[in-house]
This record gives sequence, C-alpha cells and structure tokens, in this order.
Amino acid sequence: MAATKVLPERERGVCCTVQLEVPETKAAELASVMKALSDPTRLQMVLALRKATEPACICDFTATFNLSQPTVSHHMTKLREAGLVEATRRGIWTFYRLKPHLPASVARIVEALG
Amino acid sequence: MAATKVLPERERGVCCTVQLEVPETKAAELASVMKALSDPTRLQMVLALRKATEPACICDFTATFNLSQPTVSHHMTKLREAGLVEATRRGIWTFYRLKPHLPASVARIVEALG
DNA sequence: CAAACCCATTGATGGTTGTCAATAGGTCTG
DNA sequence: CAGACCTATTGACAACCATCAATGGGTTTG
Repeated sequence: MAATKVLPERERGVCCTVQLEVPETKAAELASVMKALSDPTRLQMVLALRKATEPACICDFTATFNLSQPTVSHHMTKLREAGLVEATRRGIWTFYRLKPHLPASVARIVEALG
Repeated sequence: MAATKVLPERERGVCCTVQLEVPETKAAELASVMKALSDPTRLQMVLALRKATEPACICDFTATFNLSQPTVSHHMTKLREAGLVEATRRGIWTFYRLKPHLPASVARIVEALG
C-alpha cells in the first residue's frame, strides 16, 4: 500500500499516469479466481473447506446451506473449474477439498479470506 | 489451511459435517468485495491505485486500458460502491485513490492481490 | 461568452449468473 | 435384482453485467 500524495497538479490533455501492473493474462486469471469467490455461498464453502480436517461431500453443504442439491453441486463445479477445489469419488459420495498445492498468488487470496 | 485426512468413513443418510464459518452478512460483504475485484479491468485498476503515489483520474485509465470513457467510469463507480476507492473533485478532474483505512478483512484481500 | 475538456448518466444490447424442478447415472444394501 | 441413496446434468427463467454511443453537466481557458 504505497503512500498517496495530496492531489497532483495536472495539465489539460495530458493523461497517461497509469500503467498496467500485471499482464492481461495474469489479471484475467486472478479475476476468475475472484469471480469464483464472489458468491456468498461459494465463499462459505471455501471457508468451510479451508477449516475442515476431512473432505466434505455435497450433501453436507446441502444440509447446511438452504439450497437445493443441484444448486450446491453447481457452485462446487464452479469452484473446481476455478482450480480451487478438487474432487474424489468414494462409493456413493464425492468428496471435496481445497486443492493442496494452490499457486502462490491464489493461496495468498484464500488465506486472506475471513 | 488445515490438514486434510484421507477420505473419511461415512454412514448413509448422515450428512452434517459442514458448519458456516462466518455469519451470512459477513459472507455477503466479503463476496461483494470479491465481485468488485472479479473483473480484469477493475483488478488492474486496484493494482494500479495500490502502487500509485498520486491519485489518478478517469482519463488516465481510459488512456491505458482499451475501453471507452463511460465504461471506465462505470467500473470506477463499482469500485467506489464496494468501498474500495474514494474520489475527490479538483477542477476538471476527479481523482481516485484506494481508501486509506480499509476494514482489516478487506485490506488483507487487497494486499494479497498480484 | 464560446470552445475545449473531463466526467457521469442514460439507454440499449448481447452475454452471464444463480436458482430450481425434473431427470438421469452410479453405487451400495437388502 | 429392487430399492434407497448421493450426485451431475439439463432446461428454464429472472436478474444481473460489461460494453458502447449518445447526451448532458460542470469547469477551465481564451
């Protein structure tokens, strides 16, 4: 968080102070992670998985949140597509957990939550 | 990031492992911040403002990004509505900067970016 | 005052999203 | 095999979003 001076002097017609801080592809990647976390339900899911000592299954979330099973499944799919979560089949259940080795930039965000 | 055991044993019809980690209102607040950051343009804007030593104006971003002025203005409005950014009028220009005293939970997220 | 400049708002449009009901596909138990 | 159970997919719909062109409202310079 850099220091911010008071308001700068400006000359009309001169507008070019801002520079891109990261490449567009990197910005798009980060933004897609943020989008995955931009829904309250998915955010709670990630927080729960972050704290969990055991992987959880869809029915756990269906019981906890007041949402239909397809909706919960859909949210979990989005988290998986964003690369935040991984799934394992085990008999009847599909168990989900946070991906153990997230990219550093993503891990920082997940850790900053809550 | 808690340790995750191997897959747990489960009994059919017993689904209640997951608990909400934060109150719903808190989750909604956080999610709205994430939503503000879920667009590549807005993400770059925040990164630029985080690094900037002087407040920037809309025309700066219009020059940098390949977007129309109304679109840039619209994005900046969203950042302001999310409480991330504040604006100051000065003659012709409207200067924007990151809000200096963000709530701790929001500051952590902004710092984790990039 | 007139022109130039910066910005916000409005209106419109194609695309995306969150949600549910209904359905279908696996897998275990009896 | 039949039923119960857990999950994913499909279809549908209202709500929201990113974007631009056009417009209007301030403010400074000449």
